Amino acid sequence: MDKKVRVRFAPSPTGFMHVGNFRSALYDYLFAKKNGGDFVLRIEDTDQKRFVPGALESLINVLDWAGLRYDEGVFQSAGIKNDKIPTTESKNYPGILEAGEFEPYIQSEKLEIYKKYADQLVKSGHAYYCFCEPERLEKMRADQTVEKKAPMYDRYCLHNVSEEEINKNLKNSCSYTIRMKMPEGEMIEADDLVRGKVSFKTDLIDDQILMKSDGFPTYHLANVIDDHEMGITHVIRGEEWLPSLPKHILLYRYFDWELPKFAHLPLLLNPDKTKLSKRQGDVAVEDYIKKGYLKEAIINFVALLGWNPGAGETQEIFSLDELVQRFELEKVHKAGAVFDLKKLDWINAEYIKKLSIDELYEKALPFFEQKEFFIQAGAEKKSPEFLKRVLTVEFDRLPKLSDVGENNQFFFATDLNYDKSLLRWKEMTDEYLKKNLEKVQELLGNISEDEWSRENLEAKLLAVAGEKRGELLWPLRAALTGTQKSPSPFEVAWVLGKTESLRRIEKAVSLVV
RNA sequence: GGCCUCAUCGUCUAGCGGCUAGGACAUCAGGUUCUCAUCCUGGAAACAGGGGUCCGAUUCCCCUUGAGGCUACCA
Repeated sequence: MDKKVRVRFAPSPTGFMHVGNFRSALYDYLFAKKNGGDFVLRIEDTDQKRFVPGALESLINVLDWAGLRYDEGVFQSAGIKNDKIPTTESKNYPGILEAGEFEPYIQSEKLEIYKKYADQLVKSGHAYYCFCEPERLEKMRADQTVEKKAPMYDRYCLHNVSEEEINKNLKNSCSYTIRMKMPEGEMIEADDLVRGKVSFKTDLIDDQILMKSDGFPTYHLANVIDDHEMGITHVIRGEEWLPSLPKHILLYRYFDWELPKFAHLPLLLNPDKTKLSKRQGDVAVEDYIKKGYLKEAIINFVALLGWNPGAGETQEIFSLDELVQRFELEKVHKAGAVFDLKKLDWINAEYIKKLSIDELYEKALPFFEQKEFFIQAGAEKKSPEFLKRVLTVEFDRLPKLSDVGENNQFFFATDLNYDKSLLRWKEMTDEYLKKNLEKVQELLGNISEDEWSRENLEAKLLAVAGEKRGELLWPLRAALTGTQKSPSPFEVAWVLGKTESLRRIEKAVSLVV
């Protein structure tokens, strides 16, 4: 029997959830669930300097929002977790809970453990104390750069500091770090699940610092220890970690631990193909939530960036459950993928079209409430009934929720401002135009409130319009909207209601004279 | 600079020795239509270059080129 699959998402709380990170989390989740395994959320907060208040909460919120449920790890409230494992309060973060067999899941809460393992490596000769000051290291690197050599620690402390000196320094509480000792002349080979064979020469790898002078471990040490202790079977992470893979492999060997499987995901790219970054657009998942992208769309889109089911598959829209069923690490691409908003817009529009009007209303309301035209509108224009009619008409015209009403502000205006010439259809005379306006005025006036439906309006108007639809419909639509482009006059009249529609037509008639 | 990785239409990709190199988004043209959107039809659009291997390379190997990542007491 194979061991139960366990994967982890291990972000550091240094900012908001980055879409690249989010995709890693998604792939972690898909892989875990596809294989009936566990998904763990661990927090790698070993860099105190880069800690950002609120980042931890943001990370948890985004995972929760997206519905990427994890089985163990760090939670914000008891309600979020999905089993009966007892939760404990985080030592370092008020309000944060931890639950799972392998607590703590926050690295800053298990510093002694990392220290213990680091000491073990020193004892076994695979690591050593380094008392070099930052200034010295900086100068050393500068010199090496000038000489066009790869900047690497020169092992001063390994060769020139005696046992006694080490003990003396430690007794005097001198500041120190613990460095990993790279073996010489060795080739480290690994079998990456997405890249296949990769290899590295140890001679070209620096003696990585494992324990920092502030008593915190570096990523490399903490990551390996935790992955081992938590029984992680598959390490799925971004390609930026590939160069440090040999260090990790060596650590597993030094500790004599079983190696997990590794999968390094391709990077998400800016349009100019550099690593996706701020500056060239939004990178935080929360930015996209704010813009009105649905979680289903973001998940769908991001999943397809670097993976697809292959085999002549033409399906583009996948639910989270479908993704779980179809996902395979072997089908993950090797090359980076450009984060292209155009396709996101399309996918989002597809998901919006699938919503019921009530669902759309619920999701769209917060976006309406931010719009100036909405804030200025009268109370009757803010009623759920009215807004739902607006949304019914906008369904097919909405790439994202933040676009609501944007192109149809005339719905909310109390008075339309437009040039009289807008009312004219092609070369029609003022006289004829007025006649036509009066014709629809009369026609609509005769439709009772009860019969004021889209279907009815369309049927009645088209019956009268006959061959020359434009002569009747264009002036009507222009009178109702005051714009060049809009939904059909039937839809607009329906949304506006009888009273308002007739009022707008009346105004148009008076304009023509 | 060194190391590692990558390379099919503008973008996301299918392809795993023999295909008119397929799909999607975007784009263009037409249709539907009072305008817009939707929808339908059609078009343009790619194997980075050079060597091999092979009867035969987009596919396998090598080189070149290009791109990216890493190169911290950051993750």
